[in-house]
Amino acid sequence: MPTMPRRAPLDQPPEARAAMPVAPSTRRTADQPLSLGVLSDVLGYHVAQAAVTTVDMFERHIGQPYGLRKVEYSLLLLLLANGPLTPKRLGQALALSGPNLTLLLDRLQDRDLLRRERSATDGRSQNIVLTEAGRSLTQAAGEAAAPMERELDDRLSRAERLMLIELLRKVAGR
Amino acid sequence: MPTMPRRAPLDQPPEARAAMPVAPSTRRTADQPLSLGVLSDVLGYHVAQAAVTTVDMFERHIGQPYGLRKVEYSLLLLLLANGPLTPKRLGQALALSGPNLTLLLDRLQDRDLLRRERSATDGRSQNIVLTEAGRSLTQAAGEAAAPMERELDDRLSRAERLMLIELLRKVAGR
DNA sequence: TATTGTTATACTCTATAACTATA
DNA sequence: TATAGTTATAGAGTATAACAATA
Repeated sequence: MPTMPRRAPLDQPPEARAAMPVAPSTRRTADQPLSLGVLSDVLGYHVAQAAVTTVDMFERHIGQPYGLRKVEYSLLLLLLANGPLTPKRLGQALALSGPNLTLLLDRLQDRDLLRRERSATDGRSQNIVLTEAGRSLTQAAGEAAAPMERELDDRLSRAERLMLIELLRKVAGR
Repeated sequence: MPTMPRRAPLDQPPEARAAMPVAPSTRRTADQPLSLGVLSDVLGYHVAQAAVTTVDMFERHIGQPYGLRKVEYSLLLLLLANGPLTPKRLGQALALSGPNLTLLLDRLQDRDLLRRERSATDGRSQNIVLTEAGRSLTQAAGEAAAPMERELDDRLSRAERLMLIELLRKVAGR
């Protein structure tokens, strides 16, 4: 297959250089903050920006240390707090489609953190059960949440944190 | 390649059925809400749950109608509000790595929504400029934000919305 | 016929290393 | 030697359709 250039040449040729010398690349003057324009009123934008912070915190405090992805962490904590649950309920709680949940459970089962038990009352259904290893890993990872959240203490007061979570729950609508 | 079963058989055989009849599958009793346990204090969990709502709203109001992805929308609105910007600044503002930004700009440039202009003062650098088509699409998509946000009116008061955005900005830390 | 869960698959999103060109 | 941007590539995340087993 012939390779085609994906990008047209820039429209300003290099010859169009300004004569005047300019600030060096190691600049001391900070960039002015960008105007958000319409974005400043778009809740989803701010949610996404906040997620950059929370995802980064998660990776450092829990993802890396315990080898867990965000959804895996949530799923395990739900099992710890509620006891065995069906894939269906887990999928609803975590907004996961069936196929993706299947693969997720496969990974956690391969690590011996949980197992699938067939429902005694409905042969189509399963109960997802934490193994002993799953329980202890989840407990440890759960305790790592506290220091993670404490990282926000210099950005949010305790009252602000509570208020923020309450407002996010209203947006989530459940 | 021989196909190997990815999943071990369930450990409870079908014979282990309870004798007592049980609620039919078309159940009228709603599932009890799950306990969040540790998750109730994990800000990132609530941010992710709220994002399910905002992403869904975005898809219906802007993503589908205008053929824009979330980051594309944000990027275009930043250009509309600030005029030409370098890829570097766009990447910083939107938390995009260089390679991903390059592909993103390729797509938008292929749609003739923006173009790359070489900086007159630094041959390494570029200015990303909205085309006329890009400007008008962005303007239209920008106006669609208002009705989208109004969908939240039954979940958040005006004051709550403002408070929420303010708190999310603190979390984002910029 | 409807529901639970699975398989196969593809597309989007994000991350990393190596490279080009300019400075 | 450092910076801006690109290329190539792989991995994670998410979506859809078709299927099996059970109800």
